[in-house]
Amino acid sequence: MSAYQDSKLYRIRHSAAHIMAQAMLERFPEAKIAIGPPIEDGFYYDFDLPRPINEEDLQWVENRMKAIIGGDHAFDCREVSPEEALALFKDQPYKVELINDLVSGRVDDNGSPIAEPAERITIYTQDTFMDLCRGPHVANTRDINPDAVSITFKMPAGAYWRGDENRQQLTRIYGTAWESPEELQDYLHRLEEAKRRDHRIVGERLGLFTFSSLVGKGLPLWKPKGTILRDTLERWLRQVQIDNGYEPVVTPHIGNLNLYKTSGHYPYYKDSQYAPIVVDDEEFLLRPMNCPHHIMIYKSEMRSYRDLPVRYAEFGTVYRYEQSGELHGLTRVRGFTVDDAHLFVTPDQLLEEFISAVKLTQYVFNTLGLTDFRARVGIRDPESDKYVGDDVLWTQATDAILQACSQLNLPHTVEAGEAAFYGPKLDFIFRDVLKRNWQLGTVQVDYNLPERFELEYVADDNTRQRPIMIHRAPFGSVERFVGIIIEHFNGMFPAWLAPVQALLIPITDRNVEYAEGVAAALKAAGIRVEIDKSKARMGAKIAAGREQNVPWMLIMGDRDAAAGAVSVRLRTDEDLGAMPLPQFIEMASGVIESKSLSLS
RNA sequence: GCUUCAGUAGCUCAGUCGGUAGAGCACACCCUUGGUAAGGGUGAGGUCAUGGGUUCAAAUCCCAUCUGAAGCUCCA
Repeated sequence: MSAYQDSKLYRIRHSAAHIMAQAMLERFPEAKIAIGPPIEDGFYYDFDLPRPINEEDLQWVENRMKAIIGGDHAFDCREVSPEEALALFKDQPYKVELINDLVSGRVDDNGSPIAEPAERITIYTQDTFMDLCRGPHVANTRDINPDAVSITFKMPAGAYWRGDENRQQLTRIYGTAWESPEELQDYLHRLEEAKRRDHRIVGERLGLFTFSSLVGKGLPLWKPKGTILRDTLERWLRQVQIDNGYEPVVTPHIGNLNLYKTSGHYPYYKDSQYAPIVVDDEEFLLRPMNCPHHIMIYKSEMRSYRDLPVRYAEFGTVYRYEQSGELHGLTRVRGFTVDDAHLFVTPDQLLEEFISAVKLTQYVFNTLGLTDFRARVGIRDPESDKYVGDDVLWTQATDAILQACSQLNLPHTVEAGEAAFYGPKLDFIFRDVLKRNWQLGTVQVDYNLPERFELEYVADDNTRQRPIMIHRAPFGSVERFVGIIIEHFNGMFPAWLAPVQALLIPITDRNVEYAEGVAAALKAAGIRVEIDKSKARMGAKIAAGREQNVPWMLIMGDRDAAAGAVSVRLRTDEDLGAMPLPQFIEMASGVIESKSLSLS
């Protein structure tokens, strides 16, 4: 990031933001300007506008920006006293607020918190536009290529002043700027490619899942092919967990409200839960999480230290009433399945169990070739009151996680305010095609729920001791995980996950009977097959198979039938030619069983 | 939840100034039986998201609701 901040591109974008603000003030003289920083692939500026902006305005502003750039204006920097700054910006209330905060040392000029109180305020001016700004900028507008700047590629959007939903909502206009028009075109092209890779688009094309407004928003419906995908993942992880000493359990999707009052989930998260169901004077909640149910299984027996660690695993479906604006395809839904497990451990076991839970998560990612993630340790925000439990326990839990990261040599960031309400956690964050962040795997340490539920085990000295809980989910949620891997693989799943593994293409009707025999043999070997019996030509059938990303296409005509062979064409368009059926079965079975990422 | 934009066939979309709806893909049937990226024809399929309003007349204009998209906020 610091390399980016020192780059010419960063200065170009920062300057383009100022130029956009100048053009906007010409279009909307009554507009109030907020802030406008460079961001990863461009820049934005927030405005308080007298009316909604439309496409015509945007086009006008973009054209005007190009004209300003062509006007050969220098970016002049000067320092003024706070009093002078307040006078200069007296008509810009957002700037006034920023200046006051700068002087008191609360924020920098992007509104981000910093420490140092400012005694001098830096101001940059180009042409007729003056902005509160620390820089840096390009020396002159001519350092920007007007044909490498665009603000019409993306619709404007709302954004709260200072990121606070209780304050004024501003209009954020995004722009992108590059050093050359070719780079801009390349970026726009990559953006289009990314949109085609979106799991909502690919999921529709491959027939994986759908939504129905009659069922309800944020409630995915899994079609047969999508179900094969998620079910294959679940069966795999279930077995891996059993191999690692986990015990499957099954618990109901609702629970008595008192359960969640004890756990503390209610009323902390009252607003993000479905309202209680009232039956016979009892209230039940659609469960927002699985932990309390597993805890009651733990509590159903007297536990000895000899029984620990206890590891309960369940693919548990939970329901959360997410705000409608947050819903997004499979990655943010209102009903989803957590590949959940809760470990009840002694203090001596905590570190080792935490580490092996992280390793299991890493094993899941490695098997699928998922490497593009970052690890985040989420700790408590000391300012907030949304956490339960006392400080000593929080410190212990946080230390345990940091120690585990260090033993695992796991690069990570530590971020305040990202903890669960009951404890700190280690999360694995992935990005989708449009670079939005999504948390998948998570491993959490929890001293608090054992306290609230008064969990115990009998130690070797016959005293009652309190276990520590580890919450962990390698996928995080099956829905979100599938969404991310759809984009990761662009729908071209490894053969073991592909809903249809082999598409059988008889060349003529004469060959259908042979294809049915081949299909039976493949099914017997555990391979998922489909026969294309349509009247289409072979070329069209191949095109359809490519569209569906089927790993292996087996073409069979008279020659193959006579030889007991299949002609193998890979999804990658590689033609392996004719091979005896048993040879294909051996090859395919090997690829599937090894969960290989290649097809031969 | 908020701001802005959008909703036409299963899917992707066209539909000019308000004058009662079109294409491609998919689907059904017919012809074609073809050896590695899409053969031809015919047909079926739509209360133009829903409900109100304006108008002689609404897919088109207005209002509300629902759903979706981008972003913000949030995310146990």
